[in-house]
Amino acid sequence: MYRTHTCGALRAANIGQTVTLAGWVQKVRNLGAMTFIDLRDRYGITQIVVEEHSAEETRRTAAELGREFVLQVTGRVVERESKNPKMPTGEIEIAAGELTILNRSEVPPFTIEEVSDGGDDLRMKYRYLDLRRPPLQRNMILRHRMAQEIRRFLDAEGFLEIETPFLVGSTPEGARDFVVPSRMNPNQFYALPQSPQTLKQLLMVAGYDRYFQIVRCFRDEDLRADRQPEFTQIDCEMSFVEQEDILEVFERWAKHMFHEVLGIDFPEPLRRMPWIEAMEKYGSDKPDLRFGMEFHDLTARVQGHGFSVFDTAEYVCGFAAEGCATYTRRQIDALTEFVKRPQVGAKGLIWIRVEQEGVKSSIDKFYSPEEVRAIAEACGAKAGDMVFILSGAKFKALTQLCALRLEVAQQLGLRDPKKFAPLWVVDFPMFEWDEETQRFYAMHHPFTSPKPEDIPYLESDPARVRANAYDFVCNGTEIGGGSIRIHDPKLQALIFKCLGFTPERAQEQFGFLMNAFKYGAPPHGGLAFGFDRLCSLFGGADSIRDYIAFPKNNSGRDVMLDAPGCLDQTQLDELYLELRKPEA
RNA sequence: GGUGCGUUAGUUCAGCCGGUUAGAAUACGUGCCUGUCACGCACGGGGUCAGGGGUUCGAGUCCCCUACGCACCGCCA
Repeated sequence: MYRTHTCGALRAANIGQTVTLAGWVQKVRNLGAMTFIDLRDRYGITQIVVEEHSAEETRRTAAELGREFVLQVTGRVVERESKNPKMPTGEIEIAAGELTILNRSEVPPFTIEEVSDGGDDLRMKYRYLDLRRPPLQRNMILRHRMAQEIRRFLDAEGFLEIETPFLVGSTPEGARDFVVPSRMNPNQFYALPQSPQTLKQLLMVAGYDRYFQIVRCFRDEDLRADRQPEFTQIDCEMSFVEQEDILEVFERWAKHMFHEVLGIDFPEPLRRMPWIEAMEKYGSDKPDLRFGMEFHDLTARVQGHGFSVFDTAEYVCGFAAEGCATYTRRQIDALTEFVKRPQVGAKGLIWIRVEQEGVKSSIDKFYSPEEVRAIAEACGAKAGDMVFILSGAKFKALTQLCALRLEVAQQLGLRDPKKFAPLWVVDFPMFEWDEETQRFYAMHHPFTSPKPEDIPYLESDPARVRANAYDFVCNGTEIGGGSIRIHDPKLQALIFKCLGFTPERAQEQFGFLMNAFKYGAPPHGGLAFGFDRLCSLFGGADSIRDYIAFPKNNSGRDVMLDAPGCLDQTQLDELYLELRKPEA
């Protein structure tokens, strides 16, 4: 037997027992006559002590130890002479009887401790060593626990976990596909699914009216801290439901997760915010509601006073930053620079400092003090606040103001990772206009049903058609989203037409789905949650990489496996592939 | 596809206005040390300053190119 206990198990109650532990040597402290060894496994750290009167063999082994050696120790649990209240096992130690080196280790390239000295890149290359560190192990354990809770809840609700294939056909709509050449079908390719969207709809046609899957999805797009080329979705679909039924089940699910995993309760129904309200009040379809600073439409109020920037703008909006009247000129300048950065793209920033004695602003030339005060009050400002105002094309100005709101909140420390503000964003627009290609795209996907009352405008005024689509948002992050799908082939054909699909192209790409719908498709809908993002949200981190055992770096590389890599000529020949030099 | 920042010891970093032998901390090695837990003390080894080109009497330092990393924009139905 390699061990009787783990390295996190022993307490004062075990004093006197003879035990065997096995783990990794985190640290050796050799004081001359005595040596302390910190032995670590994923359950904790237990201190081993080798003393002058220990067997010579034992002392010799202790002298040989290095970091990350795999060590087995048999000895008696004894009370520590000087206890360490910082450690759960700090009241005891193991008086080493026998030490066995189970395996040696080279000196690791970074310290494998709570806080490592290694940089991101290096830790990624030696991911198996980084994963030994307690913070990563806690993340993996959190992820496991959450996966179990998801299954437990959905199983109790009657959902069936059904797997769908990873080798599917390519659909050029949406994100770029990862493709896989087929050896048995020369010059043909599979694609890895961006999501099991159409497959789960087929499961609805097949009568599996409550389906879920914790499933890997693949998108060949550029990466971010919260975006990986392969990521995991909690994919769900239900039949014979309306939007309200889906929101009800998954609101209970979300509350279940918060309760079980974090011990946080949300007794009230979650807020439902129409998309247009989210845009107008927060400048985003994923508003961060951990703090206020709502936007206000100032267009009518500020125009007609001879300030051409406002007079020529489609939209003027602002918000009150609480307690920011103390901001110095320098801080305001820095925020002005912030909104003028190309990523934000504003031309300038208008500010109003609101104090008990009066108001001061960058537009004092154009407005009387009373008018300035009225503008500030229209933004909900009180004495001590600072109002920030942007103008321009409506949604551009709102989006830019959103960036500023988040920046100010960041500076004020309002983006507290321990605080959670979940909500549903509903009533998304059906279509999104794309300037580049001069056509409408489905904001969600082409199987999303329009709101019945908006169907008359599908052809006359597509921009005003709203969808039965909804997102689950928390702390400024989209955690999940879904929709009621179209189950009527005629309506589906009409939507394809609105999206500029010819009937032939629709048939070619989604014929399998359209055909299936001819055989009695039930009304259905569903949603999918980003599991990695949910884990990082619950864990209080910005990056999902820390919650994925083996993530890819910014360029989509696995630096540990050194993938992707080249194929040899035999493999290429079997696949009928020829390589071409990349463009210079 | 684009923007910004970065690349110096095993690791994390400093290195000023271009100047003579490139430093610190930590890790590593050796020795000493009976209660450490960021152990302590002493000594020691350790560098293609990412790669290439240029400017200069002289480049870690300035310029250009390339590679790589991170963050972001585009993109992600």
